[in-house]
Formats: sequence, structure tokens, C-alpha cells
Amino acid sequence: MSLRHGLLGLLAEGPASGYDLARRFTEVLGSIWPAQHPKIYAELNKLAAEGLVEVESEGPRRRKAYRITDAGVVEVKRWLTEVDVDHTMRLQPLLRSLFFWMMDTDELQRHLEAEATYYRELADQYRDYAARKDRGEFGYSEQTQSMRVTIEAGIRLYSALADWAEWAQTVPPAKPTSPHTNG
Amino acid sequence: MSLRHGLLGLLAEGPASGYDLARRFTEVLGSIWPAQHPKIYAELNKLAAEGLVEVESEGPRRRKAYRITDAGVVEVKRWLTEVDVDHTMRLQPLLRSLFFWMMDTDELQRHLEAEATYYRELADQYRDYAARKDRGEFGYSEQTQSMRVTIEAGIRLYSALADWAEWAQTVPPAKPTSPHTNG
DNA sequence: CATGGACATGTCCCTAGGGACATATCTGAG
DNA sequence: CTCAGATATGTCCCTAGGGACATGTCCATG
Repeated sequence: MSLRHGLLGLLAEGPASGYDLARRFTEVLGSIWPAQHPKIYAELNKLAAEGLVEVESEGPRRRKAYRITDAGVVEVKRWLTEVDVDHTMRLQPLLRSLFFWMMDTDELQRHLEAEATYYRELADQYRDYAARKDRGEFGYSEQTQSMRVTIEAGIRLYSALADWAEWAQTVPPAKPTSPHTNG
Repeated sequence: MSLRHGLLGLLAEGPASGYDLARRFTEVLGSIWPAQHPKIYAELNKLAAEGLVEVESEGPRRRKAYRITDAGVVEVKRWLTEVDVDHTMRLQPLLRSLFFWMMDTDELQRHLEAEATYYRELADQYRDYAARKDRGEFGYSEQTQSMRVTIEAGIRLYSALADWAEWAQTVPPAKPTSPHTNG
């Protein structure tokens, strides 16, 4: 149930509407913590009912901006400091890699190339983002400083995966010619 | 729905029972693709009903070993080659890092140290595994070669995260002393 | 003034996954 | 013989998440 705390955390930076939050989730968090807008609106209503956030203002087009309450701030901090980190990873690409031996060599090479490209592009995106931050484009608040740390993780993670996909292309399908194997 | 194909893939290496598969999932795939035994048994029954696997033998303690069928092999290969890779990542530690600015410096340092240790240990585990494979301990089949590739991803991923957690400890909470900020 | 498109918020249904609980079977130690 | 503990397979319920679909509101353009 991290969406809840993700929303609270984002709202701790300042008031925002569900629409704003949905945009931030797809733009910044898209590849790290995807969230669909229906879930976001639903969760915001729950949070409001529990008094962790409140409606700050109503704008045009039925827009409702939410503000985090003191109780909400307490709750995020509790989550950050007292709740164990959930290290669950669910990486389909790695699951698939267990079964590479079932693929033709050609198919596998094409697959790995596509994977490498995909990861490399994502890494580059994050790198650009980091460069803009480092140029001061987003200011020097502690919030953007944290974002910089998150972005760095994205860079390192996706670079590692890109490198891996490239490295994997050089791995022979089975133990290379050894005089006494298969013979 | 990758559990389905994960099971098919593992069964493609040879017959196994739900219990065997559950063990393999927790041992090898635990940190990459967790799966609980109830889901595994349920999925195996579905797969059997669809003719993608069949009961190979019944052993002591109600043990049922399953064997993949030709249709099952076709299905894994179809998945591997024709179905788009799902790149979804859901990394709570990175989501949390967006909110590091809400934590005390001390708490954050402790947190990052614990994270670094956690990732370093996992990376080491995978490294050991890789070393044993490279020593030939698991033979030289194409299946173990694929496993070697998966393990390499684990090493690189967790090393990257460990490095990141260490690097993050050196990042100042906000822009360091600049003459005209906050003044 | 009408209408396409962006803004904004939702409902609904279905599947995947977490986890507590239940149960049967066999082995080995005492 | 008994009983703890490992092996082995399940049921059940609840929540999280994906995604299709619905609706309301405002603005710019012709």
C-alpha cells in the first residue's frame, strides 16, 4: 500500500489535485512506481475521509486541490522511519532470462539488443533530467535534492540493465568447445 | 500473468512437483519474482486443465510431479518471442527516496546504511552463486548457462543499488553553501 | 454558437498476489 | 508405538492494480 504514502509524500511538497498527482506519477515515477488515475482519485478520497489530507481549494472543471494535514505529515514520517522497507522486485525481463536457452540464437540476439536499447534510452532520459537538475533548472530545494537522488538510482539501475543486456549478447549459449563435452 | 510462464519454463527443464517449483521460486527467484506456494499449486492445476502440463508421476505424500507437454513448450516459446516484455518495475525503496527530505539526517544515514548492507549482501550471494557456476558446480548445460545470465543481472542490479545507497550518503540535504542562498 | 480537445474526476470489473489457515503423508528419533 | 517435524498440496479471503468505460467542465477555433 505504497500509493497511499506516495501521494502523501508528494502532497507534503505542497497542495495538488488528483490530476496533478497523476501527471507527476506518470512523468517522474512512471518507470519506478506506476499508478493509474482511478486509483489515485480513490485513494485521495480515502485519505480525505481519514483526515490525512483535506481539500485546499476547488477550481475550474471540478478541480479539487488537496493539502496534507498535520496527521498526514505524521503518517508519512511514520512510514518512512518505522515501517520496514519492502524490497520486493518483480522484474519480468529477468524471469525471462532464465529461459533464454529456449530461444533461437538470432531471436535472443534481437531480443537483447531491443532490451539494451530500451534500458539505455531510459537511462539517458534520467541522465538528462539529472543534468537539468544539476544546472539548477529546478532550484535547490531539499525536495528537488531528494528527487535528484531518486533520479540517480534510475540512471544507475537502467545503465546496469543496459550493460547487462549488452554483456549477455556476448555469452555463448552453452559452455564453449571443450574437448570432452558432448563427445 | 508471468507465474504461468515461469512455471512452464521451469518445467521445460524437466519434470517437477509443485513443492519443487515452490522451492526453486524461493531459492533462485525469491528476490526477482516472488511466488507463494498456494498460487503455484493453483496455477499448476489450471495448466494441467489446459493441457500445457500433465502429471508425470505420483509419489509419496501425495506428491504429484508434472511434465510439460508439447503444447506447453509451444506456449512458453510463444511467450518468449511474441509477447512484449513487461518492463514494469515497482521499487518501494526508490519511491521512498523521493521523500528523503522529510527524514532527519541521522535517520536517513542509518536508513541508507541498512539499505546498502542489504543490497551488498544480496549482490554477494549472487556473486557466490555465479562463482560456483563458473567453477562448473552446476554443469555446463544451456539451462545453467541461462541461469548464469540471470544471476549476472542480479549481481549488477544489487551492486548498482548498493553503490547508489552509499553514494546517497554523501549527498548533502540541500544545495551546499552558496553565498546568496538562504541569506 | 457549436464543437473538438484538453482538463478533471470518477465507476466498475477482473485478475494477481499476500498471507492465514487446513490437511494429508511419511520418516526418524526416542 | 508415538510424536515431532519435514514433505506435500491445497482452501479462503482480502487488497492492490490494470484497464475499459463514463461524465462533467472549460477554452479556443471556426
